[in-house]
Amino acid sequence: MANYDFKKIESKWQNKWEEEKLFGNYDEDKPKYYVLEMFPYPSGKIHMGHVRNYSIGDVIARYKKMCGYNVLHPMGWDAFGLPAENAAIQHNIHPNIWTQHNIEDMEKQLKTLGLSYDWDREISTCNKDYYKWTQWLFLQFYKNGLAYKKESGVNWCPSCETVLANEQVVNGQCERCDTEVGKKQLNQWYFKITDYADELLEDIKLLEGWPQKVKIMQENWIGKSFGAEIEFPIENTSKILNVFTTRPDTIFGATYMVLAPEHPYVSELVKGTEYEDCVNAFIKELEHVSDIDRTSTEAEKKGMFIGHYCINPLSSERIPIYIANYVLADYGTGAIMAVPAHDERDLEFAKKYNIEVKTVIRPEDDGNFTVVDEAYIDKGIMVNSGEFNGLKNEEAFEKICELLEKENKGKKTVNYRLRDWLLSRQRYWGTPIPIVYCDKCGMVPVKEEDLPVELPTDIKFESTKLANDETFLHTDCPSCGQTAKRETDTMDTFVDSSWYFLKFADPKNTEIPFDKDIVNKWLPVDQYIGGVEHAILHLLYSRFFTKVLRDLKLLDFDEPFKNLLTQGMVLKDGAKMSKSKGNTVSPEEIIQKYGADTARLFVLFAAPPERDLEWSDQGVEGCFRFLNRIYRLVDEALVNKSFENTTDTMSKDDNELNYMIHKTIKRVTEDLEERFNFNTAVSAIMELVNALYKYKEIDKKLINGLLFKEAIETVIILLSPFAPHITDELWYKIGNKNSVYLQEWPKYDKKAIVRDEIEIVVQINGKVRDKLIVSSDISKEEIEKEAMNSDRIKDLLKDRDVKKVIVVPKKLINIVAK
RNA sequence: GCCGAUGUGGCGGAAUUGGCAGACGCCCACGACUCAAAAUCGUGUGCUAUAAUGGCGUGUGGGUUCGAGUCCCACCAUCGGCACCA
Repeated sequence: MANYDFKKIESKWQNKWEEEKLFGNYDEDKPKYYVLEMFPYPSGKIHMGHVRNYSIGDVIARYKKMCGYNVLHPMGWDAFGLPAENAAIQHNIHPNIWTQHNIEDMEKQLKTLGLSYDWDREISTCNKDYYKWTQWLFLQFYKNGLAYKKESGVNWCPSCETVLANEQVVNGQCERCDTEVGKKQLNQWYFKITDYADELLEDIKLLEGWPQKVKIMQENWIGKSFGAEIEFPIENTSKILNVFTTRPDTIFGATYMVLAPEHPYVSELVKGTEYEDCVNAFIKELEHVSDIDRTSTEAEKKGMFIGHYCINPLSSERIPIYIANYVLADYGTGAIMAVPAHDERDLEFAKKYNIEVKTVIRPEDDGNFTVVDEAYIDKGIMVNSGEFNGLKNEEAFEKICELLEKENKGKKTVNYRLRDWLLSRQRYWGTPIPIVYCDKCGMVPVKEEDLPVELPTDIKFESTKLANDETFLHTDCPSCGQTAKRETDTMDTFVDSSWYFLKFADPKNTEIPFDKDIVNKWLPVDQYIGGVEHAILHLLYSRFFTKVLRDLKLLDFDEPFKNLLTQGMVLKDGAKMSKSKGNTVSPEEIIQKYGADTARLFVLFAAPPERDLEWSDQGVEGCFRFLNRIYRLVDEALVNKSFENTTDTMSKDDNELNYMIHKTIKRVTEDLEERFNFNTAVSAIMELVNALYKYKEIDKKLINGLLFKEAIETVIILLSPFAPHITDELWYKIGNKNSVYLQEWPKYDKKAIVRDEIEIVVQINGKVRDKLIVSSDISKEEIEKEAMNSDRIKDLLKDRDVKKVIVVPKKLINIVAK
């Protein structure tokens, strides 16, 4: 008897697959299927999250291949980013060398998992062959007005010494290092993602294969709201204050106006007035308050009158202008009309500063209603609103907008919560932004034929910033040829990862970023798999890029990812595995101890893919035992020559086994095809193995060799996407010459899963009292007769009246009795 | 505060259309094998009472139904997202 020597088996098959180039073969006659797992940052070590992510992807890729698809399953590296720079500073090693080492290490580790990648397509975002095209894409955005530079208050991480996108600020802290994020006025590069806000929102409808949860998160993030922009002239000036409101119907209740402290009018209006000093002091004070405190609902509302008045365009009332901390500069127009009676925040502020509260909407059933303690934000009837009195507020909404539009004092409009994507970073290890600043010509894009703008290699480790690199900094103007300076900011790494799934379709192309026809053929990605932490950032940016590239005629589809699977976290002791908590389990160790097949099987078996997975050493042992059990089963069958047994008849046990074979094929196929329930697919295979153990023990001489072999082949094929090494080993052992990966996925025999005899449950008042074994084609009447004839049922019904009998064919009979 | 998800044995989880709750795995107990142990194979394993038939049981309370983990109403708990967005 041989032992399950997983070390030998796994390295043997990994080598053989590579020698035979088993993966990355394409058959254009077959329908395409593109499986993609979110590519990793090359930290140097894979963790259990990776194992889970890539095991899921590999099962799908292998399964689809066996089902006859032309499968694209690539892998690459999201290789730019801060950790490389931190390593450079700490260990005096060049970020590029550090990164390349990590890639090599991680690639080795990934390969020990036996994943079916086409490594010929491997890409790395920090290679100049790749970032050249990231730069080229940036230039296309720039030329089409979708990349621009502006000065504004931005999120600044003092620890990373760089700006951050809104999406990268989590609870007021830097997503990367958890440092409190501050504010800074800076001139920065943006992508105009807001131009696509509406389409990004609308097309969420198209994403049928995405989890509802992710779609809702994106919807909320884009945050569309309907309202109006209304113009309030400022008294004694030529200025007009433009405000956005979702409640134009409450315009007669506006008792003060609020500007964001950063609003450009503020300094102009107070200049030289008695208010100037205290307004400036207030603005200074706010600069010291972090964004998180500033925008928290619990923060106390603060503000002040700035000495000017607006004129209400409909009522002509004078309305005092305030500035306040609770109005944001970069949403809407940065200014609001405040209606304390019908907005909680305005009411809180008005009470504090003794501003009038004017009720303009009342509930339908209360004619004498006045707002006192609580803002009234519900529907109702208009009051104190001139010609609009008595209307329902929804009607007034429309009529007021019409009037404003007619008189050129405002218009209906929509607003989005989504802001433009701040993409520049003050770091070295990223894609350089291909722009040059010339004293004469201004801002000039680098010529496409001069790309890539290469990262200098001779950097100083103590401060990895391009601005400090004199040779990089100085260049010639692409327009006039005179000396000029380069843009020294690099791009957010999310730019790199917003198009990598396209490059995988045409990775070797050096003439253009990718061939349009090839990309159109492979994309959209049929199944994308990754962590839910990317629900907003990466997935929204990638959708945005796809839409822009479509409009630039570089590709012909609207959405990059047809189906999305967001896998849960890997936990240990109830918490996410992390170095800082010290609750990690290293995949290398597990593979060393049990092998990759066991590791893969465990992460697939222990929980459904979308849920969090609690690590269990004993659970791993259980999976290892299962693989041993299969190995012994096959080995023993070969030693005993069980497959050579011949019988002419099918015994009852043979029929039962045949039923199990086909039922298992059906269950596993449906679990993989319809629901990605890997855990129940594995348990179905376990049940078949258990049935085989029972079957072979009944009577060794009566084993039906053909059927027994068919059952074992079924186990091997069904298990092969999960545990590819041991299954290939056994597949050869039982006499096959090709990898099981090249086998066709089995189909179940409909006849085999129909049983002659079935069990019918007999209930009295919904409680199970007996079970009947009956022929499967029995009629309703016969079931009832059989049930009533059972001794047990007769006994239980002795002193009772039968009121009603319900028969569910092939399932149960329920007798209602009193 | 708003939006969403989840809640089932000692544990991970299953129950696909309203039809046997607890598949499969772990843990545990017992038996076989063994001088012994491990491994392996087998049996049992929701709670509770019992000689046995039973009673209770899917977060809580109500409802619909012959029948509810599954549908409806109210609530509780945990987790996730958003959070002065006018």
